[in-house]
Amino acid sequence: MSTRAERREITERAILDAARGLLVEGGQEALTVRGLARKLNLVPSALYRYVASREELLTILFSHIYTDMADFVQAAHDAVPSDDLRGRWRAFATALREWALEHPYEWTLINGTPLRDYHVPPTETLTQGIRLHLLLARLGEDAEAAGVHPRIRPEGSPSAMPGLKQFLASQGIENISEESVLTGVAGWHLLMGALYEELFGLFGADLEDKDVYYDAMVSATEKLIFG
Amino acid sequence: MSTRAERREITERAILDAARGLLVEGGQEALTVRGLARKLNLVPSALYRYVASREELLTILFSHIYTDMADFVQAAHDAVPSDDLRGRWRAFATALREWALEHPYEWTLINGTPLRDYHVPPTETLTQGIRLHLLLARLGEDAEAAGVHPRIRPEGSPSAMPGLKQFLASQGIENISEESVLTGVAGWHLLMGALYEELFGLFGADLEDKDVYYDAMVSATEKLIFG
DNA sequence: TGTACATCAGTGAACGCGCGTTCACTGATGTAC
DNA sequence: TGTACATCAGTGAACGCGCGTTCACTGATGTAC
Repeated sequence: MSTRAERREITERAILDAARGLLVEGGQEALTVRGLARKLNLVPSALYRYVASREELLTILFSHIYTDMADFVQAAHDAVPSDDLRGRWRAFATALREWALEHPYEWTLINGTPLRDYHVPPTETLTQGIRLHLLLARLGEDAEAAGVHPRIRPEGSPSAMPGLKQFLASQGIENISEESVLTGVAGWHLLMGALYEELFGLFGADLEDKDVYYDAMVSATEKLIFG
Repeated sequence: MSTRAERREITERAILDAARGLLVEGGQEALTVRGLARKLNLVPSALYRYVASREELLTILFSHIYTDMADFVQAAHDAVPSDDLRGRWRAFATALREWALEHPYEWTLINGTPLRDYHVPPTETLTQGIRLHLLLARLGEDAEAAGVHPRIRPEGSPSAMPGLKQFLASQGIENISEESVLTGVAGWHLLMGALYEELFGLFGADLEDKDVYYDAMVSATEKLIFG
């Protein structure tokens, strides 16, 4: 590997790190081409040697952040023996919050208000963004196999949501009932709702012991899922 | 009432309407002083006769939006006979989504990523923002009085969260257990999580029949709360 | 191995844009006597 | 009721700012023969 290629890789790395630095220090509004250049002691136009536009920069950043989050949560989940279903769920839920609190701006970029005139492209970014959902779906498969029976069902007929089943099948997840999917999703929404409150909410700031509070929310999801 | 005062009131109203129009058409980034002036066929500086700064403008807007949302949801809730506890909850949950879908940008302004360098002041805005929480707390009181017993409890001792109880008491809500509060809040988070997904999320766009989906989520909250 | 040429990273100036806010002003509406 | 003055809504120009992106350029690094 020649010097030139090495240096290019180093710079690319540095750009990414600097971008995350901007995000951590100033939130998503700080994510500007010029700010990034300032941070790197470069002239703004220099960045266009590495990135075609601000949009492309954001795409790269999104992809990395999704990957980081999914890696972290998945590692916590995978550390639990696979027959301990409640433990897997609890590890998942706990890690989700841990990551969010350690990376509030990254979390916000991914989960908050979509950026105007920017849409996450449905490529690798999406495959990363979806990893945790698939993890949950697999947990759901295991739960059903172990005899956990979900109690949430859609109003209409069986298979009121064919698109959902089809999508899961396309991802290799076939042994799960619609009811289990909905139950898992309900748990996911409960956790996410709690995190939105903690990070954005009116109450997030004061009032209560947040660890105990979240713990109660995790218990709620357990009741919901495992009865 | 003299002509001058009348016209001032009309203009104030027009400013608010125009601001909401900007929001609806272009999202929160469109909420600029100059854009507002353009919409009103005024020169930007003219607005400073009515509003001290962009910040004040936002505060007024927040207050109105919170009020609108709370009015709408509360009306739906209050239309149900007060002894029909499940019906009250269901009406609340349904109206919450209805309002969100009819006013996605308003909903986003209130519930999405907090605006940089703007914090909602803890005045009337907060009293409006909190109305729905208090409504739920009262529903919780009624539920307990009717013998619905919540099954979620915080890990530690009784009253692991004294600040919460104290706050509710300051709002005139005293006959509710911590467990009931947490149960209600869990339901709230589940609904909000589902709405965040629908409005911001990766899946929001396609995949499924969203009405059926949300209905299943409401059922989940009912299971959680009423057993 | 040495030379001629091509590639590439980074510079510096400039573009057009929209933003929030200020200021001195004009002309119409309201008020006091 | 008529006049003199004060209040007020809206104007128009200007301020300083930061943004994303382009372009012609320099000088160092790499490549072909």
